[in-house]
Amino acid sequence: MKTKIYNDIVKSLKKINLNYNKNFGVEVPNIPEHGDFSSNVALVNTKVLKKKPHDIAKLLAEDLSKKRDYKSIKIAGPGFLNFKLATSLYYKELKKIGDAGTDYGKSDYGKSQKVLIEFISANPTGPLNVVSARAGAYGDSLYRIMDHLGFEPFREFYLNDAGNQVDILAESLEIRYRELHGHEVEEFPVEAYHGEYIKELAFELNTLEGTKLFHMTEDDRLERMKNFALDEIHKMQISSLKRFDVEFDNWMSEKKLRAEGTLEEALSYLAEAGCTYEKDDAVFFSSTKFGDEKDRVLIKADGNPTYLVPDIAYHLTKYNRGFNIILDVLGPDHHGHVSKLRAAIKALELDDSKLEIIYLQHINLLQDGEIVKMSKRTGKIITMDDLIDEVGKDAARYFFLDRRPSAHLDFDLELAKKKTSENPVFYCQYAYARINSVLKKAKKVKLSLKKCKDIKLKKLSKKDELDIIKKMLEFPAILQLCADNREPHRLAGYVHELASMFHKYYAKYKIIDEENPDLSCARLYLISAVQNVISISLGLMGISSPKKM
RNA sequence: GCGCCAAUAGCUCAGUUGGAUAGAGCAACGGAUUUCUAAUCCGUAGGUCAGGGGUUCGAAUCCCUUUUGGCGUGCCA
Repeated sequence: MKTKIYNDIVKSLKKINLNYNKNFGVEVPNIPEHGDFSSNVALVNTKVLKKKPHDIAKLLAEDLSKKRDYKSIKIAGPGFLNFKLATSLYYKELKKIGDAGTDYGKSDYGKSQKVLIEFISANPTGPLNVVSARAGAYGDSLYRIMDHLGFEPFREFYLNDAGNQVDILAESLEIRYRELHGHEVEEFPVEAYHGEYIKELAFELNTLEGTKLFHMTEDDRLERMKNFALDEIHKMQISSLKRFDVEFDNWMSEKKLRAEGTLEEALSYLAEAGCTYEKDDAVFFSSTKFGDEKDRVLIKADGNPTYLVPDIAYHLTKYNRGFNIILDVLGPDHHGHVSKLRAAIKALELDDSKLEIIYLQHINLLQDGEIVKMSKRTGKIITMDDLIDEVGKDAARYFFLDRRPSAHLDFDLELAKKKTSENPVFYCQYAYARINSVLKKAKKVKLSLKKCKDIKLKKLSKKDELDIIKKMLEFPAILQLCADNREPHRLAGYVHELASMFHKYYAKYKIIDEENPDLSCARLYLISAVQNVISISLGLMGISSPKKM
């Protein structure tokens, strides 16, 4: 609807031969007296046109008023244009929503934009934690929204299955394995993985292999343990993600990147660009040339690459695969790393404006109002599975999506479990279920939508009804905001508002009235559309729409 | 020290990219159920948008600065 009005204004500007700055907006005003929609077009263009805002507004209002879609166009304040839509337009648009069904909001808005969304990318050294859960909810919903808007999004998980951390994983397993066989371990190393799951893995490996592993060379044994642990943990992670309704189009393996020589390739490009040098037996990247604080090591004195090299190589593949937008969803502890990566992108003469980094802030889990303390070192963490067990997928996803990504998140475990109005996810789902129940009831009194012929939407004359239609018409614009800003939390707010409008409407009006079938049919049509929009919204957040609660 | 992120109602947070009188939810109190689901609705309150300065028709929003908090600043990943 905003787009329609925007386009109408542009047409009008052209018609009356005015130059214009297209950077004006169409909005829903906070104050209802200001109309259904308002635009600041006259204010924004004062300078360009060297005219008073009020005069510009007047010219536009006169021309636009000729259209039948607007009931009135008023000039207000310093020069705002306030539009009141003709009610006939509401009905026309409501009909479109009904016709579109589950496709409502779909468009080619993001046409031919290939978007890579890399998210979670947790080390394959343990179960996924709540930070990964937040990243999962975020990345997956962004994917769904972009998909709905005609982008070509692609979900990817970067699997760090090579390097130092993975060696430590193998060593941790080795220690637990030895313990099973009665070997004394003086002290479990601080840097090793302490979680109980390592013990469980050792136990499984033991049932599989017994003492056979002791007859291998140490290198072979560690290799076997590494692969075993990686496989098992990978499976664990996939199964947690599945419970959370998060899927990936690709798992990009670091091991594979190494095996395919991508690292060498990246290094040689950097060398060709004259951005590397040797010092103290190590190879450095002169990243200071590209705005970094200091030069970074690429190859350590021991001959091994630092983590930076595979990461550069990985991003090189992102560019080579032709993505227009490259999104990295990272934890807040990674921002020190990005300056180096960006420097490398520039050194390789790639367009670094394509690369966007999104930082998700930390999460505090609250139990009885207290922060639940977690420590990776001691293995005392709450996993994604724990969270799903505790509050359920729907509540978890809603809570993660309800806040903007850059904000710290206090996750109240008790609140998420509550099945009362305090809990917003139930509030939204309940609206859906309630509508379902009304529709069912309608069938019983032979008023089902299917039997309504020639639905007279004109019967929807109450302000509350027009407001609900208007709200639904905002939906496509909300999705665009979510996608453009990479902020799916706007959708959570939207669906809550729509649910609230429905609950209020339900309490105030009788939807089924056997004495008045025309009105009933129109209202059924309306709430059915509301149900549809709620369901699409929840679906885009990865939240279910239960028919009954 | 330097860099990044934040600071809005008692609490948790929005705030449509610079718009008109800054909004929700929760918590508190009172009320509504012969009903299409009360997991709901109706009513009552709260603000120096952390402080200061600047930019302009107009600032919670942009710039500078101070304060407070979180994180980063490895030949770890």
